[in-house]
Amino acid sequence: MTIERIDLAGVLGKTALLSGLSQPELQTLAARTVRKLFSADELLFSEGEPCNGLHIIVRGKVRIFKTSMSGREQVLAVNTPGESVAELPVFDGGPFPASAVATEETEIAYVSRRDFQAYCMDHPEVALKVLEVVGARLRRLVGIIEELSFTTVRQRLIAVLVKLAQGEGKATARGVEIQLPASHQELANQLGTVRELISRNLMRLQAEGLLDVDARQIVVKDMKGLSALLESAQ
Amino acid sequence: MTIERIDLAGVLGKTALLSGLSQPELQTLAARTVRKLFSADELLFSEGEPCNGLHIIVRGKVRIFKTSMSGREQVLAVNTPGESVAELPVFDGGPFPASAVATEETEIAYVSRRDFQAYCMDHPEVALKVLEVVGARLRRLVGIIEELSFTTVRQRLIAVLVKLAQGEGKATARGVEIQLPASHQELANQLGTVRELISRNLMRLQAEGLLDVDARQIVVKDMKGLSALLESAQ
DNA sequence: AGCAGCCCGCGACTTTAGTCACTGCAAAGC
DNA sequence: GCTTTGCAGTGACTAAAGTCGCGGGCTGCT
Repeated sequence: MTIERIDLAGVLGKTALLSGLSQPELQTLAARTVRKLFSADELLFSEGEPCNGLHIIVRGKVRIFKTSMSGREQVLAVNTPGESVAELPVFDGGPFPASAVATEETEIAYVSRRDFQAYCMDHPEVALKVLEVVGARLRRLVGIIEELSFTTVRQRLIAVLVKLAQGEGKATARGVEIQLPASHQELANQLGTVRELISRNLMRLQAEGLLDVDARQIVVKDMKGLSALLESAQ
Repeated sequence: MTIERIDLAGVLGKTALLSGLSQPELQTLAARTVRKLFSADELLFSEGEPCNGLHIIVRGKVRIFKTSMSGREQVLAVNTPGESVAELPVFDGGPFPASAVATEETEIAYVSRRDFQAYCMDHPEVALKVLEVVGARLRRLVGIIEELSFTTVRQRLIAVLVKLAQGEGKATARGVEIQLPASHQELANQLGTVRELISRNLMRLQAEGLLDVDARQIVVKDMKGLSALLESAQ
């Protein structure tokens, strides 16, 4: 991790938390901001540590996750530029509820707790923006709970495939071509399960004629059939 | 559900969100507050509905939960007087992420979205308080995710028993006497499982000599043995 | 070329979770 | 009193999840 000091006002104005602020207002915050650089796989912070400031992602990607005693990992969020990380411990004073790691080379704008709280008192609209951002985060957590509690690994996997296909899928003669964004292990961590179940379930869907699987390259042969499995709790 | 109009300033001052405000400040908010009465099992709102205001519990108890297609229920929180319900949709403008029901006769102080947002702009310290409260909520959700993802029903049940015993347990000659706060069904909903597993796991713990179970009356005979099962992922 | 490190497939197995159907019990209401 | 209704216990079963161990392929390094 390296620390740099550069002018940041322009960058900050593009983030979700601070959009809509005037240039001078951004300047005052930028003056109190430190730029930090993290290399791939470097930890930003660990669960349980006290939180001293707000991290805003300028460039790169950050994974937020919990780790179990037995070494399993549950991903809570993957954040990209413009988003902030762990807004909440900044305000409630508690420790980080989860760990964060840079999944690629990542640039962070860092503001100390004290400074950001003071800034919120002066700019109530920023506090409201924070609440908005936190709202989205909370919704995602509730979504994770819903999935863990109500659905099977199979269904969660299908949901991911369908979403991928609808998003960056390329339609071809054989079907919709997609490619998994990460290793089976990483996908398992996001779905709250283990690697083998990803592999097995993909193979099973292939055996059922819905997919063609070639490692991370997947062709969805029967999009309707696949989506149908999501409805009515099959 | 019934609506009343009474003076509320005193009551509001005792809630987590609004403590520390002066009497006149509370008055201005109280003037914009409506008191609502809900009877037991009455819904405050349902998942997906648009959110038009903030609910603050004056008296009673509210359960927040998600429902699955197959009819299962996952409890996200149980809130008591002084706490607020669904603060977040008030700010991010989205629909309620879950449903809320009064589990007993409950009295709510209700403030419209518009009024509360305006109030936050005038009193930034309230916005910060909201963030603090939301922080606690988020931590609990992360805790639920952790439990669902990493632990078995058995472990979650044991955790509940241990917590109960440490809290309102009465030490007797036979062991620590506790009593389940709700039906097996309700407990199952909180732990993200089904009634039968609660029953069976209790019986199993009894067979192992750790408990004496008589419906909701439970005697923890071996507190150490029980807590030991929580460590090291047994 | 050879080796190390990761990633994936897969078989065999155990454990946990969940479903269904039924019984018995006890309080509440008629 | 009887009956309805809700809660708890249980057996038998199915399905899903997770574990262990191994083999095989690809990449990159030396």
